[in-house]
Amino acid sequence: MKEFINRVQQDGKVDTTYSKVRECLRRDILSNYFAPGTRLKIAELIKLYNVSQMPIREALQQLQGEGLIIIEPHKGAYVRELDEKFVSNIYDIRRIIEVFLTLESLKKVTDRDIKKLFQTQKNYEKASVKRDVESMLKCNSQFHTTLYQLADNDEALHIIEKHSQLINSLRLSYGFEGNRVEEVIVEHREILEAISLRDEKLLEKAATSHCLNAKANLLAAMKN
Amino acid sequence: MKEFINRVQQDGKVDTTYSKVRECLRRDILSNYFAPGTRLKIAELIKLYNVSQMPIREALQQLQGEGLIIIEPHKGAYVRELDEKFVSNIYDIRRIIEVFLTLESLKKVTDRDIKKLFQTQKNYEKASVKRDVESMLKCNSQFHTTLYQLADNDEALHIIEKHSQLINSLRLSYGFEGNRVEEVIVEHREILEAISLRDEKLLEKAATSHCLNAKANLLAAMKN
DNA sequence: ACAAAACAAATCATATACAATATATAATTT
DNA sequence: AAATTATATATTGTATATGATTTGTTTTGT
Repeated sequence: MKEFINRVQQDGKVDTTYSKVRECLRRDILSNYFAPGTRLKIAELIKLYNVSQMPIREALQQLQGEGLIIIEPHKGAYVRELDEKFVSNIYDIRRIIEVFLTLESLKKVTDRDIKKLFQTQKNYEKASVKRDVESMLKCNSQFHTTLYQLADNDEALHIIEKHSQLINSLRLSYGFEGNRVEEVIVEHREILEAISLRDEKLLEKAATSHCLNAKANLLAAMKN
Repeated sequence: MKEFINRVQQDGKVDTTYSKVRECLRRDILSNYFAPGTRLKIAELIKLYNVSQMPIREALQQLQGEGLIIIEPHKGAYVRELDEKFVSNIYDIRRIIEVFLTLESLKKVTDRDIKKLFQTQKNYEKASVKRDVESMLKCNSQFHTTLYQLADNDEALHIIEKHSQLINSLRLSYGFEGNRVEEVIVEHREILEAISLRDEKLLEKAATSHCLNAKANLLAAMKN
């Protein structure tokens, strides 16, 4: 299992033990190896990941900050319920923040930015033809991040990104329902068009329904 | 300084050392004892709070989760900048979430809830006459919490409450500008009226301007 | 049957040693 | 002189061992 830990974050910046443990735990929780409700006992995790107490405790604190686990003083940590209510709540928050960020970004977007968005969209469509889910998620993130960074609100971006990790992991587990992949292409094009036209009302509509559709699709996928 | 730690959270549920350290650090940061940008060295904190490494590291992780400090691997933790940009960003997020929660709560609110809101509002007005700032902040929190809990979105509520701690601490430092206290009374009454009338459009307007005014007032207070 | 005491399990905390990393400064090379 | 390379030091990060505290359960006494 130590090998597994060392394989984590190969592409990445961080290298501390607690960050590796955090990534492992996140993966193991979202892959349902640690099902919701499971107690995460420190002694167990020490054996499982072959590390000492401290990095585990720090990783647990970080995951609590992300809302993935709950720590009760003197009782311990357990995996939080990732039920439909939770997903629904998260998507509702995302929607209002994403619509806000999208509209804010419209105030600052340049033609050059729009060009970049079109390019990212092209890459997404290429990946979708190949059904390369991981690449699609990446392009999708890039599309939205490019847009949202223009809004110049790091705190909002941070919330979105924190939730994105969760959502993406759930997507990898549950996949997409119906022909969501094609729908996303259409919806992104609608957003791009509204931005190109600098039409605020149209953009709000497009961004809102994009978020609502994403929510409905994941919830449907979770039901099956 | 150990005495100081033990005095913290006297009224409270938690009792772990790391939670005390967390509260101390939060207080010391928001009181500007640790100014923005200050490096928080573990060795220093060990001496200062007279505790060992582990509770300090856990407290730091928690505060990073709250966004109050930033931890860079192998470099250390430092106090984040609580400048006007940050406050502005936070208030923008709060506004859209609070408006959302307010409108959601309207769907579920009962006459009994409305009665309770009126009572809380009365208490706020009493406290405002006495200029009891701490009590006012408490009533204000209760007013909004009562309302938001109806919206049935724990995750959104969590974000609001996390930010409220920050905002309240800043309020205690900077106080209120002008006759904000009286303005809040009027704005709350407007919100209450819109709820009583179950007028969604009116409520959205009232909630929005309440948030915008709160933001403008704190920013003004920070400038002086 | 029920309260009190004993026990077990887990978290929480301390102390210490050591490893890994960052940073600043000095020495060396080009 | 500039760039690279060594060196020294401070700090973070990790491991290990041990004890304290809390919580939950079981046993015991009446």
